[in-house]
Amino acid sequence: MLIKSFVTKRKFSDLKDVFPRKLSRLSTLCSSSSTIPKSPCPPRDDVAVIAELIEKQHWSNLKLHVKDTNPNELFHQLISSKLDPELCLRYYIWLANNRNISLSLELTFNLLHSLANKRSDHPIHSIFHAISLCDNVCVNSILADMLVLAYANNSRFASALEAFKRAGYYAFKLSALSCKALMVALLNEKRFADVEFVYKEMVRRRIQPNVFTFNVVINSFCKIGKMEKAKDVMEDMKVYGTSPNVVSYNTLIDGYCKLGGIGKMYKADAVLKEMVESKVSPNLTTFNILIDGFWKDGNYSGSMKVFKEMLEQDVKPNVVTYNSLINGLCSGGKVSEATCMHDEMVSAGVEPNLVTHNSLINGFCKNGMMKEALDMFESLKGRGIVLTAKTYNILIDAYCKSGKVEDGFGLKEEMEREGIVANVETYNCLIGGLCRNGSMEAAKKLFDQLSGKALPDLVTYHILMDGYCSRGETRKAAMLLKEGISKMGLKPRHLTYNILMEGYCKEGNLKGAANVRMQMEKERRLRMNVASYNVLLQGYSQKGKMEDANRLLNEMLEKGLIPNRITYEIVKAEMVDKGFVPDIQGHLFNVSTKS
DNA sequence: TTAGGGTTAG
Repeated sequence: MLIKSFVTKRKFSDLKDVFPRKLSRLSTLCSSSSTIPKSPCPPRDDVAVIAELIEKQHWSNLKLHVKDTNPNELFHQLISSKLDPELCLRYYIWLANNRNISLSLELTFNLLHSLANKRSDHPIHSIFHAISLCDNVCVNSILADMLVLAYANNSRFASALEAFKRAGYYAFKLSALSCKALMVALLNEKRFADVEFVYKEMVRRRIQPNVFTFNVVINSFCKIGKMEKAKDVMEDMKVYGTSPNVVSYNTLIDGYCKLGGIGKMYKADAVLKEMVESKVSPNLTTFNILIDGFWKDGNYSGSMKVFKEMLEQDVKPNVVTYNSLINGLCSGGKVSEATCMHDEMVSAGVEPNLVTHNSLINGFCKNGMMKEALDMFESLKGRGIVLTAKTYNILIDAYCKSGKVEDGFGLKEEMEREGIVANVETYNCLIGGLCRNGSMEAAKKLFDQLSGKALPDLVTYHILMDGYCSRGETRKAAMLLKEGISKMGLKPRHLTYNILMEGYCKEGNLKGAANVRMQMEKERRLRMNVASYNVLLQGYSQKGKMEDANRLLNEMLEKGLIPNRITYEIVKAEMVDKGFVPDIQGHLFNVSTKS
């Protein structure tokens, strides 16, 4: 399919059909240097001559020079001779404008791919300027669209977004396919606000979204817990005459499952009902999401109910299903049942994978069954199964948590002998072990050794800070954080400041804790969350300052924060006074308000 | 094309 056919028809509806097939194929090929079969190259000096003519814009000379050459072939040669892609673009536009020649889609894609990969100061600006020189809006739109797609598929989300914005300024119409690719790239980078921006822009620019586009937007809202907005998008779909499909519903159900708070599974279940009412059948993924959601909500019998339901509906469980069930059992301390589930999975013909084994090893470790964990570990090695750092980290952490830090180091050496690189997580486990043993000097020494492939991350800082705090050296922890921010560009989170506040509270230094709060709210513009309030409430109540604690509790409620079980345990009398009561499962309810 | 599972901080 040639660009020319789009140009003559001027029908964008055609793009919708052609782009997905053509471009997705091309974009997978675009990582290799060229998709065009090799043809004899012109002499180097000839390319140089042509390049000079383009650069100096001696178009009439150029016209004479290339009059006997096939334009597609010549263009391919220019592109593969590593000529500046912006010169190639200039030539491309000249062909389109002055000679009415449109090059093949594949060559166009190659050009845009080179442009998208070129790193210079104002590439997108200049590319759009060059594109706009051509007065055919239809061609321009296709070029802009391919550019956005090329950037997005190359994970260059910032450039893709800029190209998307510029396309808007120039009123070039983009396809839903490229917008979806852009939103996926943004989602992968956790740029949720940008996904929303692109979605709103699509509506404004009247780009007809499809079910895939909507699903990406729904996913984006679900990932940040904005469930109301996710549901609004489901409604938008209907307005556009598109019906939510099984992926839309699964995404929404998963969003509720991962939401946290009371009644989330009830809401997930409600979506399931709505899904069935809309005649969309739940599939394997739906059941897997629910099984995982229930046990993470502490409701293993809920998981089993879903499992039975899926068997009744003749949906075959896969390795993910069994892994979730095994995890649920292990986390509830039912390790022998987890082992049975493993056997059941094998007899059902589902092959356990490394996740299954890691889950079981972790289950053994967390339930004081170190021997069983090591037996399974050895049997995996004996069967020639390739282990990863994760398996080793589980065991190293178990050793460190049981005070056997030396054995942890032994295992680290073993993994390195096996050619598996110890990563930050490995070091985090070991540093944590040393801190718990009270060997702060050794912990700091190991921390200082981190460099190159295993740089300390925020977790490493948290562990070491926690170590200092629990020894009454919160000032040292604060200094460490300060250093981390300036040297490593560390981005502290709530937990970071909560560790410091807790440290000061334990030392009885409430003023120090209050200063950390100020720092948190000022420097990072982080608002106090429930965990932060819990830390301060603990500090005040331990000092017997119940009036202050009560004031803090009121402040928290005024902000609309919902106290949790920990809050209840710290300031029970005050909470009861405000009408809070826990139910049998420990969820809090406020009997004095209707909500 | 879009959705689901395991370790480390708390």
